[in-house]
Amino acid sequence: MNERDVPGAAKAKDHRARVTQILIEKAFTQLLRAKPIHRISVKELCEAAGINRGTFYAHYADLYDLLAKMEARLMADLQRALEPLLAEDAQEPTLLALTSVIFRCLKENEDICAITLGPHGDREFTARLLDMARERCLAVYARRFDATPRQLSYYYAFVSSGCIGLLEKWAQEDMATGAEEIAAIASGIMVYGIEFLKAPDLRE
Amino acid sequence: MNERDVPGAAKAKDHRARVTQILIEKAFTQLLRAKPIHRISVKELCEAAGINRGTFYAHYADLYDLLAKMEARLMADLQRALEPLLAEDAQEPTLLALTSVIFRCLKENEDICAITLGPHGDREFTARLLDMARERCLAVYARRFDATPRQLSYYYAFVSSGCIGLLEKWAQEDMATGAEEIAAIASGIMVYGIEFLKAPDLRE
DNA sequence: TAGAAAATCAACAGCATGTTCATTTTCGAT
DNA sequence: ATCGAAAATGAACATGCTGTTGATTTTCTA
Repeated sequence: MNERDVPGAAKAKDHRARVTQILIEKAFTQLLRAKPIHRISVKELCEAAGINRGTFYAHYADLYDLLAKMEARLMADLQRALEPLLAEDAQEPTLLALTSVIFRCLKENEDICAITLGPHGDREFTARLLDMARERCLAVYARRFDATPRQLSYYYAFVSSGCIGLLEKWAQEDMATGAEEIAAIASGIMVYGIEFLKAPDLRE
Repeated sequence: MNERDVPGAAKAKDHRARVTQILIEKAFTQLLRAKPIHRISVKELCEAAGINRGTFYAHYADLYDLLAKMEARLMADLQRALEPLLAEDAQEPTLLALTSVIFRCLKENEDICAITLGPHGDREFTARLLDMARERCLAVYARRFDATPRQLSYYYAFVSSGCIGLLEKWAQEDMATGAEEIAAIASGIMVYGIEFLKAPDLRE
């Protein structure tokens, strides 16, 4: 029988395949630090990774496919981390609990985040990221505040994108500070607005 | 003598050049609505615009150069609009005044915003957009609140990106609502945080 | 150790790129 | 209205990357 047959964890790949995948991804992330994806060629990537170009095409359709697959892994990770909090029957999570889970998960995927959230990342992905939690969060807000749907959606648009911005800054600083601290800042601003700047407990 | 010699307004171009520029930009924005820039070829764009490929290269180095030039125009517009508010000797603007000016300017450049803020837009540009007002805004905050620089920078990161998110949503809705209303929402959230959802004056 | 899977290498046609040059069209100024 | 300048066109070109194929070699798994 198979030693591992977890449905979500996909196929147990060949050792060689795993190595080349790592080589490719590492070279890719390094290149992406230096220039935007559209300035990178498959040829170039393969030379940097030290693998054959044919091998690349055996795994990915093109660079964007590669990027998409890396992003998909991150999404799945986040989904898994968020699942217990957002389950229908679960207790309503606090904003801080939510952001803590998210930021902790993203810290574990720092290398990918550094790309997708960096200046060369794609907006489409962050949009998908936000979409994941939208409905649930809106439902929670709607239950707690009797605001109009329009107000709610605007608030969510602002606040979720704000978290992304904070994330970006965090990633720029190589995620040096703890995930919990950043999460506290995020929820602090979300809740208190500009009063956050007066909150003495967050001063350093 | 030259009829027009405004230093900022650049060169008074030939009538033909202006026409082709418009044709190119129009075709470009239309294509960008359908697919990301990396799926668009120069050949394709020129056919859509009904111009010769050689003509395109006479004006731009590549598609990204074209995009950059369009973005630069928007930036200059915004800079001009913001100048009086952010001048050293000017009275300190309210958050609402600031956002109003910004959102109004962006509404006037709706077509470009729809691209750069859409899912296929580039993060680099929005980052530059935020950078423009950063120092000044931070200085204003620092004067009003005695928060640490670190707190300030986090707050700014969150809030400016939040505005972008709001902007995005607004652009998705074809900027149907007035710029002032959106600006009020933005500053409302920035100031009041989640209390914004209870503010009765903004209910519809 | 044998068979299967993966990586390599070489070669290929196809295509977009970016450039050049001669030619034609259009503009602006006289 | 005309002339010279500027811009657009069309064609042709070398170039480089692309994506695919088939034969071969290496490496893993059972």
